[in-house]
Amino acid sequence: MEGHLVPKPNTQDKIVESADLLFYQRGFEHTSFADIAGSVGISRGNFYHHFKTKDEILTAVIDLRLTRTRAMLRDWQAEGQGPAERIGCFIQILIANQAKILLYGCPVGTLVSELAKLDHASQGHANAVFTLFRDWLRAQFEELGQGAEADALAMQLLARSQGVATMATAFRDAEFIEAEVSQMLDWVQALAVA
Amino acid sequence: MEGHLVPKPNTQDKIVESADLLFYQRGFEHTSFADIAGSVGISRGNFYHHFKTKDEILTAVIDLRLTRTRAMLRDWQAEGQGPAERIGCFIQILIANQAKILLYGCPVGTLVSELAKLDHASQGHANAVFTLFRDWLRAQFEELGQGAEADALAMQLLARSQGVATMATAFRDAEFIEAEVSQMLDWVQALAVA
DNA sequence: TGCAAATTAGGACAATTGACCTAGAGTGAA
DNA sequence: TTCACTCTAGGTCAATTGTCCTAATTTGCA
Repeated sequence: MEGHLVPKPNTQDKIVESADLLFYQRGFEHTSFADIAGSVGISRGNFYHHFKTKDEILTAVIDLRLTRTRAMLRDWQAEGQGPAERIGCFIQILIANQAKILLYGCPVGTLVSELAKLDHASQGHANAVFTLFRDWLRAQFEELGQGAEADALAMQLLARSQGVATMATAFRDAEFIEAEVSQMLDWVQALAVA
Repeated sequence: MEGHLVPKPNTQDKIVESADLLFYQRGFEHTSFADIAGSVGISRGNFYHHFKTKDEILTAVIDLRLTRTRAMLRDWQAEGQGPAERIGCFIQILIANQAKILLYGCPVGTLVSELAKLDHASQGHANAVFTLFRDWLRAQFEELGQGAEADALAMQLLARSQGVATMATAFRDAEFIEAEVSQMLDWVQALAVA
């Protein structure tokens, strides 16, 4: 089942890809098997061969997000910039994904919130994406010389990004995102100089 | 239908009360008629007499939240304190509702986010609760002498509260709430002195 | 008291859900 | 070619959903 050497787009991969998008746009519960099947272009019954339950799809989607997040953080680390610029990359996700955030919020925050209300077993798994960002940000703040405060600063920046995403969605306010991103970049710059 | 003079607890009120709680704890979509009926202690069919559709219940729940929020803001206003202390009341909601926030997040933010994903017609209505806080906070900041920046500061404080709620839910971290509340109170105090 | 309205209970309804099965089509190795 | 396998399509299943109906009960007023 795992030993694939084929590089062509698997049906399984296409399912996970479509589910990832739909879970983000419509939410996990409000996305049905039929929705994903229709989006992929396969029959509903075909699902059972690839995923036995909806929870298995969720697990695969979270794994995909974890993998992509790790790759993104690795790329930022490899670009040969300083820690302040790398934190800047994180902040600028809000700009890069502006249009989607205005409609659907943050993919990580909204999924974790939904799973919390569902009391879903995968909540901890989904939260690992947050932990990925948190640990990476902490390392960057440490490199900035904020040793003792590094984790607290990481949490603060994560929280502020979440808040910006939530309010931007609520008020459909793109300018708010831009203003907050600008302020956050200044804040990191000031930390770096100090 | 409207001319009630009776002060006793209406079935209608009990339905809205239970729905309010369940929508918060489980989410709007994940709460069924049967859930609310069971929680109130009435038969499912009895619903149709009070609310023709689920959306009508949602409207009533949002109206209840709007009424309660207005009353709360009015109370804060009437306590004879200064604007900085009043803003402090807002910030301290995070402490007062700590236990619930750790489990279910912010009632306003999570509902607005869910309705955004559902592309639900009541999204604007739900967002009015945010607007209530926003306008009230803006007035307090204006009284603090932050005329030009008052609305921006209101949005910032709202966003920060939302972010704190989201991260606290994700990491089940009560200390994070307390630390952030303390910082926010200091921030308001500094604004007041300046 | 008597009567009309409000309220309630219990069920019926079609539609949708996640889960599951079976039969056939495609594929690659022996 | 044969055979074992992966993959796919289409359909079934019980359970749940929101909606709606009808009959009985309770209530408030004349």
